[in-house]
Amino acid sequence: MSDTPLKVYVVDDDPAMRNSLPRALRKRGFEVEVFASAPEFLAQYDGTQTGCLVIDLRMPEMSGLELQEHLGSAAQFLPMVFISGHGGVRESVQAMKGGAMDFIEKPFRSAALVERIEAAFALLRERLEMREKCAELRQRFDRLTAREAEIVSRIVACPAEISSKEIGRHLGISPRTIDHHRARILEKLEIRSTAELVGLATRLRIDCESSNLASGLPSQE
Amino acid sequence: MSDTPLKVYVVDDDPAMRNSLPRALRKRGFEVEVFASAPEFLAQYDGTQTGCLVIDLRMPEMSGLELQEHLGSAAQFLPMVFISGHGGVRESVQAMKGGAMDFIEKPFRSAALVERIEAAFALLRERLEMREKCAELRQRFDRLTAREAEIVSRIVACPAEISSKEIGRHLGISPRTIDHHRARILEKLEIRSTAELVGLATRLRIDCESSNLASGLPSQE
DNA sequence: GATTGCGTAGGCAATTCTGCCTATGAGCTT
DNA sequence: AAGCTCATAGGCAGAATTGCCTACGCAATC
Repeated sequence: MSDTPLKVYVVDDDPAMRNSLPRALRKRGFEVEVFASAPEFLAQYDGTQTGCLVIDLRMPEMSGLELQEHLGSAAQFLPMVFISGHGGVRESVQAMKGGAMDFIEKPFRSAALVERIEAAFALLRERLEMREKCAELRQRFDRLTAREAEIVSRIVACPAEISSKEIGRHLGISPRTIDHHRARILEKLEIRSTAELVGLATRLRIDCESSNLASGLPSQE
Repeated sequence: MSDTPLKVYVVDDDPAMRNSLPRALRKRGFEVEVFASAPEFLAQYDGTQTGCLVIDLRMPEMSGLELQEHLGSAAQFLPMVFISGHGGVRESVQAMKGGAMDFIEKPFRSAALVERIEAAFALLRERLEMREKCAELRQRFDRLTAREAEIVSRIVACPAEISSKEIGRHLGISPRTIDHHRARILEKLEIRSTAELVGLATRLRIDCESSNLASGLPSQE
């Protein structure tokens, strides 16, 4: 939801950074939470929070890269900006390949960091919108019964043969029953035509296969 | 086409690299072309070649990063593996953000480079397939006349109201004429139902907006 | 000047879709 | 046992789609 304020999570083992960074970021209007280590962050992370992670590369217990790996696809909604004291090219490339937003070296101007965080938030907002859009679609599809979903699958997989007669033959039941299911499907999905159904399902499949939300779809069968 | 062998383009100002790299890569079965500078590569680049660029970061006339920038979206079909002697984190991050496949530091094992090149080819193949798929779809849509495309747009934009009567009213012409156009549209696109049309157009729009091929589509209007 | 392609439009008949009714049996919950 | 959802299936009437025909005017092309 866009009414949840976007937070900056600062994870750094260096007390000086934990002191100065939040100060600068709060002055810029960000809401900030601070953690002294990656495990400390993970301890309070319930998988639903979103926001920008500003994270030190090297830390004793768990490095920034390890945290990134640990978060996996959830990191989509936790864009990371790495901060490195002595990190090398190898680490920075790994971080970027792992989907980091950016990777900046100490020392840095706080304005530069702010820029990166704002870019991260822009991306995050996009992803959250996409996720919500998918969730809404999914919700509607979830109201369908198994049989209805089966018919949707069939229609989407093979939109060239969508007369009730053909579908009925395919499923071995009366075309009249297909008509009945069709009506329920359109009603539940709040649409008005089979064409719209195909459009909706196509978008749902494409959008969701690119996010980590792909599951329980009317399957390709 | 996948029958075009995938080439490795080595761009490096260092004669030693221009000597050793191709040797190693050819031994691994790659087809290799060598260039001593970015401009030299660009001189023979006609915008259609695809392949993996193995490129030095620092070069006198034009740096690897400048080449990357210069290629712009065409770089999609020229995945780049950077090689850096003295490059720092800043450059590597810029390269990665610019869409580079990878960024490795000298010295490196040739096996490591080969791995990266193979990953690049895998990605490239995917992108080429996508491009081709889009091109095929586009070709079919291009056969439509202006009026036909207008009707397609209308149907795709508003699949809830697709009866010929409604479209006719919207365009201010007879529903009968819409029927006629519809028939031509289905025929030209080699499909059999309006539902299939919506699916096709939806996929086309989504697929192509993510590539640089988006243009001349049945527009959103 | 004839041909071709395009947009326009109508007729007619077969098929299909849609909406509104009823109805039965299976399976589950209360 | 009663009530619920779901899948099944039919009737019927109005609306829409589809395929196949003809036709005219306009513009470009040969």
